[in-house]
Amino acid sequence: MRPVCANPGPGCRVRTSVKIATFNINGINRRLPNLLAWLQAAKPDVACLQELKAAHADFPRDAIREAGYEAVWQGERSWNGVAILARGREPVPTRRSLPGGPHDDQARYLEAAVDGVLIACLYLPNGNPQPGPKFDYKLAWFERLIIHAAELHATGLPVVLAGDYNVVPTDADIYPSKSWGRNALLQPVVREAFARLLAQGWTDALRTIHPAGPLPSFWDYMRDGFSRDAGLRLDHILLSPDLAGRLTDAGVDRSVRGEQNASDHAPAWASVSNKRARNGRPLAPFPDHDQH
DNA sequence: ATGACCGCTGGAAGCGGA
Repeated sequence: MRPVCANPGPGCRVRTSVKIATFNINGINRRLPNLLAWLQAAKPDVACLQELKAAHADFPRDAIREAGYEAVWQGERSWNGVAILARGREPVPTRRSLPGGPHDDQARYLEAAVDGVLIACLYLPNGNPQPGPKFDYKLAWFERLIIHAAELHATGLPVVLAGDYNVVPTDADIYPSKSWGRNALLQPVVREAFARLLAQGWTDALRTIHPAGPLPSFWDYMRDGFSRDAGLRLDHILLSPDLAGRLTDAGVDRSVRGEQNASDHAPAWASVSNKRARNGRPLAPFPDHDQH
């Protein structure tokens, strides 16, 4: 078993590269074999999970620990639920809900520090049907996220905003289809909110590495969406400026969607270097690597 | 091309998801 540590130090090596993934697991206990197989194959350093669909006490901590990951999670019976897994590290939780919603008890936001990087794991509301109260909740949640993201950005810390945004950002992020036109995932007001978030200074890691093409991370169970490759890009990894300069690679593990008993989402991931940026310039180490 | 699928709860059928 690897050593577990909150901060790199003696017995806990500084990593030269960090791979951060987000995966809407659609029922963590139903999907546990798929999750463990993906962790073993993909070996993300950090994995943000959404849609645990499990009460807090039903999180499979032992199996995940056996796979080499420590975790923090926010469970909820039946619906929602988010988790942050870190390979050989103890994530240090900093927030268990999104500010600004004192009566919002849906488990959709979790924040933790891992190796000096602040990881925000989010599950933005679906919002269907629209218009309606669920769509209003989605928009209000988005505004709370935008406010909080601005505060995170202003800290100057390395920050990752990863999760299922339930937003198809542009028409390039969906297969040619007219059937989604009224869906909450594509509404102009939702896309405008996503654009406003990006405009704070966040970098869309997947789109930066793959500037063209649909880059889907979700294929509907209905009408056999995966075999038709009728997919939507819903899962996004946004990087603060410091991390964006270190971005080396990103992608979607789409083969995971083709497994037996698969989630309707595939994992999306981004790698950031601790050595050099994409332009080859040397970089300072992550902030807390000099501590201890 | 959205009704069709899937998971959860509870122990049937309804809700929520996207």
